[in-house]
Amino acid sequence: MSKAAHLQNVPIFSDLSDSDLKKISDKMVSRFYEKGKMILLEQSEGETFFIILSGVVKVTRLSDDGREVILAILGESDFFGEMSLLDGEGRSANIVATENSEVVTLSRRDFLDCLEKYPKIAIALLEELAVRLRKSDQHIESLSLSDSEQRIGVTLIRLAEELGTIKRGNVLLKALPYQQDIANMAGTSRETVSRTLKLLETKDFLKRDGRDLIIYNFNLFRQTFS
Amino acid sequence: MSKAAHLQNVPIFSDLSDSDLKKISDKMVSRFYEKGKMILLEQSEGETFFIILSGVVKVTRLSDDGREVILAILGESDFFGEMSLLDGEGRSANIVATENSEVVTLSRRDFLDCLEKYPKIAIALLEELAVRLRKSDQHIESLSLSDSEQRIGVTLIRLAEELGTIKRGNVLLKALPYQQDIANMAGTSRETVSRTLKLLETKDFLKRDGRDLIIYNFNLFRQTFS
DNA sequence: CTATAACTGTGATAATGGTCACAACAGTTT
DNA sequence: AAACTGTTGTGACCATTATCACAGTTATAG
Repeated sequence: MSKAAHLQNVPIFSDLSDSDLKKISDKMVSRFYEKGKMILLEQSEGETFFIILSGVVKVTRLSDDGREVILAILGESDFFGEMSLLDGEGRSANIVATENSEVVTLSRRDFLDCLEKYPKIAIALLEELAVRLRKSDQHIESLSLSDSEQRIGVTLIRLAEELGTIKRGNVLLKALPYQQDIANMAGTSRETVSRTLKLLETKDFLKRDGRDLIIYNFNLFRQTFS
Repeated sequence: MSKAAHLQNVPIFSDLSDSDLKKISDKMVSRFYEKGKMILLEQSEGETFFIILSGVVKVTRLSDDGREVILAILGESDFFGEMSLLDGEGRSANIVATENSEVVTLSRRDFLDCLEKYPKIAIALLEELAVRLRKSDQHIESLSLSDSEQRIGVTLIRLAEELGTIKRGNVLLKALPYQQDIANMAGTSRETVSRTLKLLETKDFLKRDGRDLIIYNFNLFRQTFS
């Protein structure tokens, strides 16, 4: 599929005409990252805006002693790299490909030009940042108030919404992230994730099958854990 | 002081000419909230943008069982209410005046008009949301990785940056929030805040004097706790 | 196909920090 | 100044969950 065809699905470009979209996509450069490769490094200078065409990446921060916090998981048609471009600070997080990933990039100049030339993009971007702030707020609430079972439940909901496919009220997550990554999203330990997934399975909230996971009755699951 | 004079200090308006600023400020309405009063209620529909002229407010979320998480403390020349206006969702948090507070408001229509009419405001708002996202990310990291002493230290840093005054490398916080509020910011209990403040005082990081608090050598303090 | 690495399951242990209970203290009201 | 209300200090207890240790299992590579 062409770059421009993919870009139609990206929320911040959805208001544009095909010809405008074409103009922008001509300025973009494609890149490919293998699973496990670092795409952006914390502290480095930010000069590029990224859009994911396919694959999955994680947004992380690392503590001095090497422990990792996963702030978000991003997939197809999500974007990243905008924060440094907007406020001029260094990168605030690392981006790592957790699956083989295709992205397209836009330079700082082209990105900022877009914002000026197409006010709709700026407005759409404001909307998207507002959505992300809401998600962050929920994340903070969850970390502050909930026990580990709840937090892992909320984490599964986040993963389901980002990566899952719905089928008759159930959600299928293919290639669930490793338990260590789930733990780093939920602010708990890998062992606790192992025990809790088992517990949720015995409570019939979900079923595991190799690397895949099915959440039964996702609406109920949501109500229960958030 | 006039409304327009205050607005010069608000980051998102700082690029405007005096005459444009005047036009906007003419559309604003002043309001006053007493200490303890609720300004915005979670879930309600969001139709107003607020700018703080004086006072202090807290941004909170409440769990079902009534426990409170404080997401941020906002003071003079900060603003709030923009998220619902941008993404059309309901209010995502409560706003409560923790000191007597004067605000000015802008209606949904006037706010969105501003964004279209003055692209610089939209860009400046993008910058500010990027800054807030960074802060949220740090908050999430802190909650995920740190013990209660660290989290309380980070919370004091946030308070100092928002509300404190610097004097020869020390920071003075007048009218420190109640321990319960600090606990709700730090994701810990009121008792732990009490014990930890005492501990930090014996370690000579800070000194308390009634409702006031001095953090010695703020740069060192920052390094130690974040 | 075997070896090796990476991931997951599970018990035992210990510690951080939440909760409860209540005393001390401060600030207000009558 | 006494009574009341809101805030802070502190001890005791114990639950949640991190950590350690290691076995079992699955993926990857040679």
